[in-house]
Amino acid sequence: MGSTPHESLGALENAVLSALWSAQEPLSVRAVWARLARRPPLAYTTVLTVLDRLHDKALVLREKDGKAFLYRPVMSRDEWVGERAARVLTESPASLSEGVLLAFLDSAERTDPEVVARLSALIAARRGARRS
Amino acid sequence: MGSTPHESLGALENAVLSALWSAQEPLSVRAVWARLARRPPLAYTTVLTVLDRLHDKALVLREKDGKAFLYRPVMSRDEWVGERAARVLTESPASLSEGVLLAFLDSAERTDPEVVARLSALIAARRGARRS
DNA sequence: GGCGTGTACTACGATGTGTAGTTGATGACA
DNA sequence: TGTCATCAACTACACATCGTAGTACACGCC
Repeated sequence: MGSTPHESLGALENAVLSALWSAQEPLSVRAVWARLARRPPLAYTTVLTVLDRLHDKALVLREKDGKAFLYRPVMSRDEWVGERAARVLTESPASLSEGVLLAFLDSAERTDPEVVARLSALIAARRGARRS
Repeated sequence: MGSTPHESLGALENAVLSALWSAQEPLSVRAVWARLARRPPLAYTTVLTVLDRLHDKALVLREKDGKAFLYRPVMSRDEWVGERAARVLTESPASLSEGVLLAFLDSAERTDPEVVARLSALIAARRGARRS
């Protein structure tokens, strides 16, 4: 797999990506800039640079629309978050170690008690679907 | 919870932490240096600096042993990995979104087909244990 | 054929990290 | 008791990343 998730991004890079995710369509630099609506306002070229860097990192795609580029995230926020989490979990030698998975479940449950139940339900559903 | 995981570390910081995890006992700077065994060898003070920084980040504890300090990781590798993964997963707004969890399962399974089954088993075991 | 809008290129400061030297304390040993 | 080895604190520097932005150049419209 080509794989994209590059660990972690800076705050502004994240904000820009979030703006793209929030929009359901590709956005121009100016549109992203407008959605960020910082006080004091960012320079137009700041947003341009950040989008450029995200493009270099292969985190966004862009297509020409007349004179301007329209930017679109290469993956959904869900994929981005999910893949990064999975990557952290499986990065270490012995990723299947029970200890790692237990620590993961403990920590996740501590943050959000429902998440483990949801995981369990999803796993069950997948198992059912695959058997079909 | 106090919480520790600071996102991600540099390569050398990781190597030093790994050395501490591999040892089952607190290590002196020199002992860590010996276990790293880099070619060409790192300067002693390089290892010292890295351990110092890890100490600043509250990732290792240290105690005086005669003239020297002995360093010990503040958490196990399993906890470190598990907590970081959970943190990534639950960081975003709507962490319980099915989409995120599905993407997580897909990605994890792609990397290691067994991990989902293990997770499922662990969840079941926890559920049983809690009901007791 | 200038003007506005957009992109590419360049830049600079802050921070984190790898790497290591210098300095000063301290304990052991002759 | 004075010297030497060992260790820790502090300082330093290069390099990458990121936030932030300016300048220069292209292109289409009026």
